[in-house]
Amino acid sequence: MKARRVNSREKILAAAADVARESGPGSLSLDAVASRAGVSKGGLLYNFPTKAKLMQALVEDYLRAFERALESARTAGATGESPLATYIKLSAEHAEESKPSASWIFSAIAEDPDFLTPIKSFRRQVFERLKGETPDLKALLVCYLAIEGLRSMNLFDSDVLSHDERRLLVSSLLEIAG
Amino acid sequence: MKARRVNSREKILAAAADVARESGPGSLSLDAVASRAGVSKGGLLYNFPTKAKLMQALVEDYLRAFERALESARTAGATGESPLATYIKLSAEHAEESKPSASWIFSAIAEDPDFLTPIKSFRRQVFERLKGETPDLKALLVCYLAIEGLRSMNLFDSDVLSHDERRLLVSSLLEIAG
DNA sequence: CTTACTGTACCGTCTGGACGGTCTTGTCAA
DNA sequence: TTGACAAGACCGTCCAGACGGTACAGTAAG
Repeated sequence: MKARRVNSREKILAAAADVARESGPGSLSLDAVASRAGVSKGGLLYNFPTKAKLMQALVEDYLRAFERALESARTAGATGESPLATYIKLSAEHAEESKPSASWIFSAIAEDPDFLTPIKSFRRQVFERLKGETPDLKALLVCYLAIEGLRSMNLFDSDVLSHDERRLLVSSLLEIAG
Repeated sequence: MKARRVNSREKILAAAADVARESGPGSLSLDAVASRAGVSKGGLLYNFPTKAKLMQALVEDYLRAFERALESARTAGATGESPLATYIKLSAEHAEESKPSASWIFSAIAEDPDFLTPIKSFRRQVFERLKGETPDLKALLVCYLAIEGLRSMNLFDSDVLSHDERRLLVSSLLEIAG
């Protein structure tokens, strides 16, 4: 049955993210993922023939999800809103879910630093696009980097900023973005 | 001889950072560090009885170095300069050395996520201090986060921003910081 | 005699991965 | 409707290798 396969795949991916977040990125072993996903190691290896493929799928899913969210936010957003503002809002929302949703990235980098390349190229792409759509380069730089900082804090599960401070930051950025 | 011990210690620490940067954070094994440092594995374990101790030393040295640099920049800086501006300049300089100087952090996190706690607490401390010294909270938030973003890009060896864009960013931040 | 190592041999553990086997499901002729 | 059977989805076991760490004998310097 097809539904079962898809289900397994997603369950495994989610399980991998969970394990990385909860047990630390160094503990992201196939065994751990398999047992967490309620799947045998063999079953895992059936879906992802190699650990690298698992990581790759994690990266690709992550990027695709963000891309889709960005696209839908762009079309659904208020018409007067600048693309930069949309980007800020979306990223802030995403960071608001207090889960460090992507700590598996650390595992991926540890496994093989090359997993960064698709991420980097995606980011560059997004940035270049924003650059073409934003008249004020200075505002773009400040906002983009600040968002990147927010993302980083979320990734490292940092608690430097309070909830209120985060909200103040976002509203300041939106002000700068115009 | 004391000098010998200190030398070994520093050589090992530097070697660890190099290995992490060049071979990827996942390849930071004791064997690799020892051979890179020109030291036997036994000698390494003499200086750092455990891998965790090595990591801890890496973290502590890193934090201490930044703290010292910040302190000296504060006293040496132009008298009219705000502490936030000093922080921005120092961090930007630090990020300008295009080496991702701290990719060993990934190894440390993979080894044990608790290595983040001293870093987080250090950052919070710095931030709190800046908060007490900066009248404009909004400006502080934006600048601090943007610097954090810059740090993150450096850490991930990202090439999204060009050299000129980085400089423009920093000058914009200094403008915001007043 | 102590300090600060070097060098080697070794152990237990864990990991990714290969493999062969097993259960389930869909297909299709009779 | 049924029974044979191929394909797909998954399990459990096993293994080579790498890793962190230990133990210990040796040595060069002071």
